[in-house]
Amino acid sequence: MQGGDAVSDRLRRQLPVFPISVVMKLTELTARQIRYYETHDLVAPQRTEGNQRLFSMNDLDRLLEIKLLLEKGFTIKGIKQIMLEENKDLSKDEQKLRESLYDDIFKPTGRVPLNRGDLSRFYQ
DNA sequence: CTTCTCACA
DNA sequence: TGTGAGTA
Repeated sequence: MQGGDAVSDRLRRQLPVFPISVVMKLTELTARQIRYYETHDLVAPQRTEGNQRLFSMNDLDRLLEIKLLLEKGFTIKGIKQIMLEENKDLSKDEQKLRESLYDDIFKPTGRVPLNRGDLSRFYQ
């Protein structure tokens, strides 16, 4: 095995390995929801030769985050923006800023999620 | 299992 | 935002 370093970990997490049935169980999402998110460009699983979806660990994490954010009251569009911004390379200062910003948004909502309207002001 | 559409909460 | 049903 030549694995074990950070590089091969990243590569491993991109390997398309999970069929939709497995993803359904791991995420508690329906197949329809998963496809729905795909049509809205929130995830982009690979396909087998038979055109069946194969999800990577990264896809799985993404779906779990989508699920979380939707529960927090974000819209599909908002989540799309958030994930685009997450992909940007952030300076460490920006990361800290973002972290505290997210804390402000999420920590008080452990019990009471923000309303759709509250967040759509920021993420239309 | 895939695609797409319509109609409806 | 998400579904059920019907289609091919």
